[in-house]
Amino acid sequence: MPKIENTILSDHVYEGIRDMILGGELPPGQKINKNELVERLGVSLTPINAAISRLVGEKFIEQQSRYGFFVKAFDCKEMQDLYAVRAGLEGIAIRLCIENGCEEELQHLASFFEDFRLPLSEDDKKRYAQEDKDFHSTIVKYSANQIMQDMNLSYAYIIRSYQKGLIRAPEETLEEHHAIVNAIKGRDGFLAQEMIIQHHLKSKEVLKQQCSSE
Amino acid sequence: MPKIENTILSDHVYEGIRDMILGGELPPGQKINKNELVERLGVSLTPINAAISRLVGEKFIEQQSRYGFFVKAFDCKEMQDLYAVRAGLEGIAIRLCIENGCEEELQHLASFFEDFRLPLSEDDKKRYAQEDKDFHSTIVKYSANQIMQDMNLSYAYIIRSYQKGLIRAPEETLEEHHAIVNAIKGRDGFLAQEMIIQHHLKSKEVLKQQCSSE
DNA sequence: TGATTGATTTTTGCATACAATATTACGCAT
DNA sequence: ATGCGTAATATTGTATGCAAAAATCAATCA
Repeated sequence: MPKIENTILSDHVYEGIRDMILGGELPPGQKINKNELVERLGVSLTPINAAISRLVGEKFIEQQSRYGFFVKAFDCKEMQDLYAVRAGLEGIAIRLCIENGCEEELQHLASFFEDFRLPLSEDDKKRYAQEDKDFHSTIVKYSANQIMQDMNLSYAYIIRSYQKGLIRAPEETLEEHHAIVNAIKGRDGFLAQEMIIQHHLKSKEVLKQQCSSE
Repeated sequence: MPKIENTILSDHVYEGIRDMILGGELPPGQKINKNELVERLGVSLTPINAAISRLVGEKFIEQQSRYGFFVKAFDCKEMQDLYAVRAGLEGIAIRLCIENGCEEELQHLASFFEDFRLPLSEDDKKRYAQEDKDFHSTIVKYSANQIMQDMNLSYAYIIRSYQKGLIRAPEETLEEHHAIVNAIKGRDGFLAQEMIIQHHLKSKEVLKQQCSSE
């Protein structure tokens, strides 16, 4: 049994900083203080710089030359772009999942949002927000598409960072989710794709309204 | 007129290495020799390490701990995944372009593949390969979606690195391209999306055949 | 009091030095 | 000649030192 242990400091630092970003400890727009990280993580600047450069490549961190590194903050336009990307990716993911007939995965997906009926209690709404996240993550996961999954990790964080709650109320989206699930149950890849695309494009529209009204 | 000049060495090194990868000078699978880069670029290891770490984040380079850095080589499965991603992204891009009515852009897109008629001469085939690249890049460009464009830079390289020529012969794809262009001319976003999705999914299928027959 | 200039401090970016690990070369024994 | 073990070498990963740029703060002047 080969003991896979990674003793590379840079990698630990990378995970550490990424978790700080994902966990909200380093909020969007925050300037990265390297010396603080030096003290806190007990390493020199070198592995920290390596980790930060990598996170720049992954678009978690933005570099402003000779000025500093900042946790990437997404504006409303970029959030709209992101929902378009989600529409495209999750749409093709669910379509391929259905067309390629991954039965177990589809049965799991078909079980989402089963026990949600309007009106939702406050507690239900919390569960619903989590179910929403899980549903969309699971679709990407079941696509068995590594490239898509890499992208998902990034934008899952972005969405969380941008808006704590949901873009639209459950009263509006539950019906859409049920429509998607029904298309999955009917093994209709084309329809499921279109439903999920419309679902995300509507959220994109809502964001657009928020942008202009600000 | 503000003179934007970037005197950061790391950035120049980053561009240098990326261009070496994009230009085929550093082919997929190639091990990166840092000392060679030190001599060649006349800088120390520090900016080279920064550039490489960033390229690791961008998935241009793969890191094998304590062993080395290698230009990412994509296998057949990953290429299939990539075509699924392209299907999803370019599909939604053209749909939104049409639905949002960006007239000038659409007129440009409608002019692609105009002067290509079968049979194609050898010279035509070269032009066709270029037109193919331009067409798909232009769609992404006109999406005005920065996130998509960032992704496009990466996968444009990947496709080039994987297979020099086209996945399928012009005899097969020209008709599909004309169908996409016609949908654009008709300002039918839904149809254009579906045409471009099918276009890429067929290429994905061809790649799948190549995988299994190897 | 408020603004501007100058000095101090901080931080970034680069180079270099060193330690740990992996690769290669070489010699020896079978 | 071939396989194995050890030494030499190369490369990675880390730490540190230093110069240049930026930010902060203080003092001066209006």
